[in-house]
Amino acid sequence: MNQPLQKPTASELEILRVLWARGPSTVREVHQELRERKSLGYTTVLKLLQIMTAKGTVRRNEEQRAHVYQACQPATETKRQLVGDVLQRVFEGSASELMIHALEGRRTSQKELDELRRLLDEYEGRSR
Amino acid sequence: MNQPLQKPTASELEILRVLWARGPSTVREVHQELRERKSLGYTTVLKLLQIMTAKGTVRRNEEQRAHVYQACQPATETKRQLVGDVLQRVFEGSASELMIHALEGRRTSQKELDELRRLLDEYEGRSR
DNA sequence: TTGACAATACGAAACTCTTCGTAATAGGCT
DNA sequence: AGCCTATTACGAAGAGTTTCGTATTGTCAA
Repeated sequence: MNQPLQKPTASELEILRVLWARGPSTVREVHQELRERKSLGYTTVLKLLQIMTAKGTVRRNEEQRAHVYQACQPATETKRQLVGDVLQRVFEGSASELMIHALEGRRTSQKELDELRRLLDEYEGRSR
Repeated sequence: MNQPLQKPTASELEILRVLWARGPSTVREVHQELRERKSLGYTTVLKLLQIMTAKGTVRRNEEQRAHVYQACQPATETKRQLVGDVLQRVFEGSASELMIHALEGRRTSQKELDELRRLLDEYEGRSR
């Protein structure tokens, strides 16, 4: 079964991030990458990847002995979905409310602020 | 036990939103408010509120027959925590990455864009 | 062909979340 | 006092998540 739209769980996201960064990867490769940040058994990663395959979050190529997994959706799409979820559930769709709370209680570099301003310009230019 | 810092689940958030909007409320009041948007039993809301009390998410006043619940943390604090979590887990702390995906695939009104720009000005002014 | 071993498949335990049914209780009314 | 009813307390079922141990399978080399 294949329904591409449902937000990944916390663990699934960690795996997706590795796949996004590395591109198509085997269980071993994903495991090695994740192991650097947290203790996690090989079969745990395998199982997660199997579940994600069943959900349609990733697909796998079985041509090789070690199956090669890759994300079905581009990173951008999934990220958009995740932030969109918070936007609705927490901020009732208000991007500026989201922004206020994202900036609050955390130092943001001048570089980042400039980047944010640039984004607004770009977005504004595009939408008219 | 009381550890104020842990992010609320989806259902807990819905209840918190009612408490934030209404201020201190009884189970009945919260239930009535929620019922308008989704079907949900009275005891379900009660149970959630009891669990949240145990977690230290809300506290209750038992002086009246019908206990009166209120959020322990201000809305802003919890919202900051929720967006901060996504910021870290999904965007590695990059506010501009967050913003890109929040704006993408959704029309944002000119009013909202102006508001966003105002926020940046304000934030920039404050931080220097 | 068979043994070694790397990889996958399977199943289950422990946890959390969500939901609700039923039992106990407390206050007010008669 | 005794009953009615609104309210709280308790417990449990069912779903989903996370984790891993063990069994099975596939491949290569001797």
